[in-house]
Amino acid sequence: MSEMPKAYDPKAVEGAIFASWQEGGYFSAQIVEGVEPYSVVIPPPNVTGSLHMGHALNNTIQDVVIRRSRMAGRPTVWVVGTDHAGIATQNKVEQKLAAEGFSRHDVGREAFIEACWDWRRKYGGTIIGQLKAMGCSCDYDNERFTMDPSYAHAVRKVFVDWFEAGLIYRGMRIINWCPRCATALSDIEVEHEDVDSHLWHLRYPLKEPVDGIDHVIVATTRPETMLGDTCVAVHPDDARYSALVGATVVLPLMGREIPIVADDYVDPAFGSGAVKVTPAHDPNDFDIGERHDCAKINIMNADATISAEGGVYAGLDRYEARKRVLADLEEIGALVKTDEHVHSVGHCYRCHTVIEPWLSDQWFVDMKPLAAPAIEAVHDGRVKFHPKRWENVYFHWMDNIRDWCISRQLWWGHRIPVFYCDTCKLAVASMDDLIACPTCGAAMRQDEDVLDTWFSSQLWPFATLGWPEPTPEVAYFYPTNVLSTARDILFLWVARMVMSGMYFNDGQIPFEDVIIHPTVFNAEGKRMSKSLGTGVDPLDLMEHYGADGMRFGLMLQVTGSQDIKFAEDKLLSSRNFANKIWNASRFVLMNMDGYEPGAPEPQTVADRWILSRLADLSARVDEGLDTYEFGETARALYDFFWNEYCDWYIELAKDRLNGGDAKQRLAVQRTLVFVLDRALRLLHPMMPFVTDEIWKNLPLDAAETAPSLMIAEWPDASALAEFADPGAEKSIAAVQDIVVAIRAVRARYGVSPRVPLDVVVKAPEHELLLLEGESGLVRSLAGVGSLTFSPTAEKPSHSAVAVAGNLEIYVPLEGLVDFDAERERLGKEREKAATELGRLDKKLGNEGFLAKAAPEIVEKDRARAAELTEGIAVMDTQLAELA
RNA sequence: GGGCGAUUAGCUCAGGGGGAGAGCACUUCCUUGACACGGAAGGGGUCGCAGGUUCAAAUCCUGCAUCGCCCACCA
Repeated sequence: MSEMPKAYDPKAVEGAIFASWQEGGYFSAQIVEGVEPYSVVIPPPNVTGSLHMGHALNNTIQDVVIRRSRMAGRPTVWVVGTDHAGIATQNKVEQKLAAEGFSRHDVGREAFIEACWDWRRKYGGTIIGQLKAMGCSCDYDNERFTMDPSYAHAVRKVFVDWFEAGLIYRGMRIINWCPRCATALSDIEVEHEDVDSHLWHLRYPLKEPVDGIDHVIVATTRPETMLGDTCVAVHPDDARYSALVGATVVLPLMGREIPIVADDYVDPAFGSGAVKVTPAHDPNDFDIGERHDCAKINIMNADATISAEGGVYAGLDRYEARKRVLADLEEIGALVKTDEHVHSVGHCYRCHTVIEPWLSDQWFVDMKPLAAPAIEAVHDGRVKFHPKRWENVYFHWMDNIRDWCISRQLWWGHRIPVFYCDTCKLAVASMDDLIACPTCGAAMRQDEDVLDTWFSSQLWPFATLGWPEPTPEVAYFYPTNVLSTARDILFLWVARMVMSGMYFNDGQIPFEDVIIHPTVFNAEGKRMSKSLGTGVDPLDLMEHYGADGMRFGLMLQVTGSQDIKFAEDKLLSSRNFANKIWNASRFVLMNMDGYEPGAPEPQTVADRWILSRLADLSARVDEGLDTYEFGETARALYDFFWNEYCDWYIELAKDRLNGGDAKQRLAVQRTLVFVLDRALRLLHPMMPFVTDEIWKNLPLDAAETAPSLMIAEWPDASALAEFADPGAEKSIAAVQDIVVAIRAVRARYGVSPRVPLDVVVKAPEHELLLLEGESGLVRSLAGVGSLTFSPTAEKPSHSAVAVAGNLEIYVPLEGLVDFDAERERLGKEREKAATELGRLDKKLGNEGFLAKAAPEIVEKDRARAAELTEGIAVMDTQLAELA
């Protein structure tokens, strides 16, 4: 193993390592009865998708919890697969057809669906391949797709069950219509944006004047809809209009006679206090129309052109119609005022076309009965959100939940399993395709529409495990443990999984912990966008920093409350960290001559110190991963490995490795190997490639080893806790203080590390024993020739001086010392200490503090004050000598 | 209209009642047999503003300002 290259090259090892995991079959989970399983379902990426930063972050999080659980010995499965993504995929395939000069209607439904399957066969594997490049340890042998036959069976079963339970119904409602996608959308598939527009005030004449009033002014943001107005509404208590209620208005341009009605919905303070009502084109107007039995005239076609109901405007696009209507109203003097007005306009979440509220016959799910138990499950803590505050967002939505429009006028998707008999008007949902009407025997036809993609996605945690068949996988792995996702699909997906999961699994929740991870923005804090070119491609990042570098760099940026303004420098640090791990390991492996595997037998304070620090790390990693604090955990790993293991322990170990004492050499080798081994295990979930590549070369005891680090045992923090050693930590802290102080003297006077220094340390009697025991460490780390400890040491002439706590450190430097500079520096240091001491003295002289503060705080402050007092005395002595 | 989050070193961010931290950037020195993707030593912050609670506030509370996000039938 002396052949390790000087630098870690991710590209040279990642492919082979991944292949070894695959060959080992480590990705699949075995059911072990009596052992608690662990399962996660991946949020299925769209088949049309490719990996973006959100995926990179989310899938790293999932891989971390999955790998850790697998190492901890739990039968662990990470279910992977893709979503057929109805609208998104259909759009892609339509674009492809359009490039060839066809529409989907030209090729027909069957051929179009086949083209979608072709697309899926061709591109569906892209993102799966990218997950592999990241090192994600999914169960690739059992990849799922939301259009698999077994999955389709589950979708159909859900529809039929809910239909038969009366939870799915058909209704003529105002829905959100995307004229470009030519389909209905649910309310949460609409993205609202404020746009600068106008509020147009229109004069509607009365058929006959009432009390001398011959018109009413209405205000609207969508004047073209006036073509479909069927009444005008005013507030019942609005004195301005009370005489007009019941009167008749003649609709301008159309000549239709419509009534003035009184309705509570109207806000008298807004606009003119009179509302034009277009029941077929606005959900509020729809309700008003229902209450007053007004006609619902649909003036718009599916492509957002004006329909035949729109008279002379028929055939015009909606925006062209708006211009023409306004022009014509102006011409007849009916446009009385135009105000600037900002209002919110809905856009399609797939193509960003402006949504048209449109009267249409669609399928809906009655959500209230499904929501109740799902709300309860979060209230009683069966489902927990991380961070917890997302519960409130969930509750707010669930408490105000509205029925879900699930039918889509698309071809790519799960076709609605409802069959109609045109003869006897039977409409029935069925698990089997119905050819003949069970009532009258006439031919039946199936509903043309497909289901909302999210209707099938909501079944992901159990349909992927084989539901509705009573499979061993459902019994064993459901409920899953963790669901990690971006916040933007909290309603679209997460809430619905809780509802359907509980409904179809005897009230059992689909997952216990929901991680809402931060959103990744670009460095400017803007949403990453492929079309705007403001995104960063994870594949490029892996190219530059390696998969481990990208993963760890992302983990460093995860915090509980903040979104991520993507900081690429963290990936650079992480790549460097991988290299650091590589080289530290290289050093250990190059120093294995004479090594015999075995448990660590700490011989020195340094050994006890690093083992104690390892125990602390292990506990903190467990704690951090248990609470999904990935950033903190990554930092703990980084600091331990780099600062403690590399910068100090390896340096402390070198003398004993190179000395002639075989016993000492073996002891230090064992500690080096043991700590490296445990650290690699703890690092593995975040940096799977570099850790496994190194680990397979560690000379471990047979009982400790495994075919791959991926399936090696997770460190047991409670066992490691036996190494906790506060005494050793204190000793090494003292060593570090002295070493740093001496190095600072070197740096100050430009003394090369190769020039040995003679150092005298004046220390209190009671600390001499401890310090002398570690003098070897100080000598080698600070490049000291002779090191003398004494309680009564005199400062040698021509010495630089340093203070570490209550220790005076003299470094004789003939001819080098700038006494003026020394005096100035010491003076500053003294001033700093005096300021702090002043603050402490004030505190310690405060009766309230002494009476009310926790005793250990008072004690700590007293100790600190004593330390500072000693230190200041030391500095005063030195300053006197320098004078 | 309602709600949530943020404001700490030049930049990106941790921390969360009792000694201001990291990474990157910056300064100086060091190519010593793990690593220059490195080592050593440094400089740099009245923790957004104003009140309050407390023996003690960067940390808790209130208000304000700025930025960002979500929800809402905002003619």
